[in-house]
Amino acid sequence: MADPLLHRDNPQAEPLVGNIKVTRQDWLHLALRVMVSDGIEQVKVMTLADRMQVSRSSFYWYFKSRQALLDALLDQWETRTTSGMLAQAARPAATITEAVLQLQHCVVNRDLFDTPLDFAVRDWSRRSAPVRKRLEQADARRVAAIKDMFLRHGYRPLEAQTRARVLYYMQLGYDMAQLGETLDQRLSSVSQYLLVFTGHPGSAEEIDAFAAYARHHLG
Amino acid sequence: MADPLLHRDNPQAEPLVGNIKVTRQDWLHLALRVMVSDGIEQVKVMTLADRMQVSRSSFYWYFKSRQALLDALLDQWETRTTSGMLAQAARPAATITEAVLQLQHCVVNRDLFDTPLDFAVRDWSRRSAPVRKRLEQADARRVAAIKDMFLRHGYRPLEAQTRARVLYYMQLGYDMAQLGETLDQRLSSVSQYLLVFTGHPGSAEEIDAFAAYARHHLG
DNA sequence: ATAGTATTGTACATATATGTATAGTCTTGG
DNA sequence: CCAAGACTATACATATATGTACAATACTAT
Repeated sequence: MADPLLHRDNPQAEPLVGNIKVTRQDWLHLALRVMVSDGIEQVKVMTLADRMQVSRSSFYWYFKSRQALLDALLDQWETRTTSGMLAQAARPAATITEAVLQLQHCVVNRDLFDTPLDFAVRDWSRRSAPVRKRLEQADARRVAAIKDMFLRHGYRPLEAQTRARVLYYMQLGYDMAQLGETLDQRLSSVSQYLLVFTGHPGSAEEIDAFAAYARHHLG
Repeated sequence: MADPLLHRDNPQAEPLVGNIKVTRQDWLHLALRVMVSDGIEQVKVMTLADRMQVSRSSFYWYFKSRQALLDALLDQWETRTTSGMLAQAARPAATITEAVLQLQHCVVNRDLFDTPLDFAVRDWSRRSAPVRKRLEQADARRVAAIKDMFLRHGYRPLEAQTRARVLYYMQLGYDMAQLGETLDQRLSSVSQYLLVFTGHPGSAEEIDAFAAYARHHLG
């Protein structure tokens, strides 16, 4: 990663013209990080400005208010989580096991699905009714997309719905446990999981392809 | 439940003598509720006092500071979660399946293990290093107690450790998913779970006994 | 009655945070 | 040079919260 926090510190980014120190994206990016690590309550204009070493008043150049920043945070969350998952669920696949493994790319590739961010918003939702509503809609959309995936592979509506819920919610729980399993431990039980999730163990080729993908993104 | 919030509102509680309006337990109890529903950041002396309709300054009769209240909250958490789980894990049982089902009493009986409270502290721990440390110790103690349970039933150390982790962390994830399953749905898969957790499906008598216990506490 | 316990109300000091307003500064493109 | 954009510093108003200090109660047990 070696992800430079601020645009101005990133040598690869185009140089900032004028008297620009930070961008709107920098505010968003830092707010996102603070929300993930410390919770939404700690996303404060004052402390963000301090950490970027810019004045607090410059915040209001980019955002109308703190609430506008929080709203923008939720939009970022949608694109960094739901969008990627819906795309993976919609990808064509020869078998249901291949389809499930493509969906599991979300678990190992943060560009497709930002799990820590999703958990931070899940936290936030416990304290904010509007956020809770939006999260419930996101959960529903995700499960619906996975259900469609099962439907395309010939599962009946009721079974598709059940399998979609099991697949989605079990993954949620697994991530929260933060079980300190190594990648190899996790990969060794892929076939077992496929059997539970789809009723089929998956082919050696499919599993190998997934293992390669996972190693590339996590190893 | 019909749980009166304040001691003074509870007709069954012994009447408060002197000029007592609320007790130390009332402060703790409300703080606990606020923490579970709104997060630890919302546990504020001011708002607690407002909600109990007592003066803010009277808080300092019972607690040295807000921090002292938070510390007391953590002690409450230990007794309402870890204590009950350790007790259940230590209970003698004829078979490992009976032992696991006794442990599962924690899931259906809030007097043994307060799951929402445990999740609230898990939230809090993400933002506080001392709390995180204490939670990690609690997780370790709980897993160790479950491991001992497996050891007592003849499992080898490594397998006992693994099974303890799976049992503990899978339950964690399941609770978080807040899957809207009915009690009957959950009870119908008890034997499946036992097989996964112990390698044995459990006897009909054991499962019936658990079902009766669960229905008594949740039904 | 009076000592002890619990409580209120008020004042004060301090800290943190949001948001508005405004005058001024720095940098670059035209 | 100058306009525009991004930013700073400061002041101010307001809100929320913690904590201290203290005088004034209100019960009730002895």
